[in-house]
Amino acid sequence: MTSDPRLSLRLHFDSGLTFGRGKADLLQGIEEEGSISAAGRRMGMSYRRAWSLVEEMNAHFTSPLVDSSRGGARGGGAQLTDLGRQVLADYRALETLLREQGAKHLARLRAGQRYVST
Amino acid sequence: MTSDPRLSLRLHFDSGLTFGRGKADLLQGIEEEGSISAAGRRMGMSYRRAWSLVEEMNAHFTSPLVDSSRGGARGGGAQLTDLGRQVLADYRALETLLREQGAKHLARLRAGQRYVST
DNA sequence: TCTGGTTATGTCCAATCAGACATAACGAAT
DNA sequence: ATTCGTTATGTCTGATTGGACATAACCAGA
Repeated sequence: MTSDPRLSLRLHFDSGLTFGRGKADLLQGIEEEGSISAAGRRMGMSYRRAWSLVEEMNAHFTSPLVDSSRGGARGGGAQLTDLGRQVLADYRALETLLREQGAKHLARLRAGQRYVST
Repeated sequence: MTSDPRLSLRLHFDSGLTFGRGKADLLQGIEEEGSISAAGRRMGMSYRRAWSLVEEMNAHFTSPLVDSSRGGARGGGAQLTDLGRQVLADYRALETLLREQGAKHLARLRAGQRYVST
């Protein structure tokens, strides 16, 4: 994946939408796999959950991020809409911004941390 | 508060610590009020919860972020340690970085969102 | 017409989390 | 000794969340 596994950025919008690594990776998986279920499998996520997240994202925008169709030879599939690609790109850009420009602060934040048993 | 109420940044560290606006505001409240309970009250948070968050933060660092004492004329109190102040400052810096440098991306992300009934 | 992989949904249970309450310990000042 | 505001914990319950299953609908192609 493109982002630092040691850090995860989650954005809470006042629309009620929470958008973090999980949804971003899911969108990216859909884009690359062409299907919600394949993207879910790749992430070790049940189809039920993947679909729920897609539904949630679609519901929070005035137009869907994911465009899906069912039936047909290959069962159906899903693709990102232009908006979906833009949302993904913007999130990735923020991730990169944080990781690169915020490196010093992140390093300091991590410096004194330890793994906790409980 | 210093940060955009419309956006909240939450960091997931692989230490297991999750650090977002809530804990940052709590630390800031403790610094300004000199007490965990006063900080909690100010945020409309029960003392139980505020104390739990402090305990969690302290446990995730090799040295505490909050230094507390009990008893005495004023009942006791709490202050941030140097590490506590540094953690708060670093988080605020990341917030600012995100808000300022990421303004364009954030604006785009918000642009198409709508409030959702359920 | 049958198949197969996918989308689309419902339901249920366990686990985790948040809030409410309750209580004890503490110690400087009076 | 009593008081008072705070720190420090325990417990309980309701709400939210996540995971596991189960099932129906869909439709190009064989």
